[in-house]
Amino acid sequence: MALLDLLGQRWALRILWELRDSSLTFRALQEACDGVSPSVLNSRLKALKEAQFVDATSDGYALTALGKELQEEFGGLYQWSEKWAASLT
Amino acid sequence: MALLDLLGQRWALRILWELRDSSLTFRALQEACDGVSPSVLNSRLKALKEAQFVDATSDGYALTALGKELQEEFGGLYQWSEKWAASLT
DNA sequence: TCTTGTGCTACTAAAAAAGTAGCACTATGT
DNA sequence: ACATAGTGCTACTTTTTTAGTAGCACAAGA
Repeated sequence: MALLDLLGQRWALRILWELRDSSLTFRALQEACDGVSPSVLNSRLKALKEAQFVDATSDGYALTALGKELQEEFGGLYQWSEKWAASLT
Repeated sequence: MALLDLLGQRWALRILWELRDSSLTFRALQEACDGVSPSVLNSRLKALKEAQFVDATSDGYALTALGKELQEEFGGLYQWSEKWAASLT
């Protein structure tokens, strides 16, 4: 599962999540990810670009069509996670 | 997203994936995960148990009902990833 | 009782991430 | 023209995480 190897890396899922409904600049993305270090962020962005999930546009980083598709696959998961979080308390 | 923090850790997604259709012993799970070190495996299993995604049964580690639900949420993703992997070549 | 398999813990070495500074470039304003 | 602010990074050191390996304690079977 190459996809899991990619998404299993720290911050990978989070980055996609933060880009879910708007593009963000490198620095904005960094802040959104609790101040992740630029070296790690850059490394992840590189991998996510190679995977064609994100792309650098004129107004920052954004999900590609493929990235949006992936996001939709995760859509149910995000909803589900709220139920899950509630059930743990 | 507490769920992403959990699943974003290395091996977490992989462990759930390896347990997708049968329970595995600690050592079998270790082998299935390319020989991940026992300390990390133990650490992940602990977290996944606390999250109630896996449980230690008489014949090894297995997904709980909640774990299976999560797996179903991922079901589409696994299929999708094959298409994705093919499109990258 | 000896082996085999089990779930681990403990330890050191290697890799990854955090944290911080700062460079090169592009606006934008004065 | 010149300073200012914002951008996407790179480079470096410290800290945390993971890898890698050894081995213990327990249980079941021969």
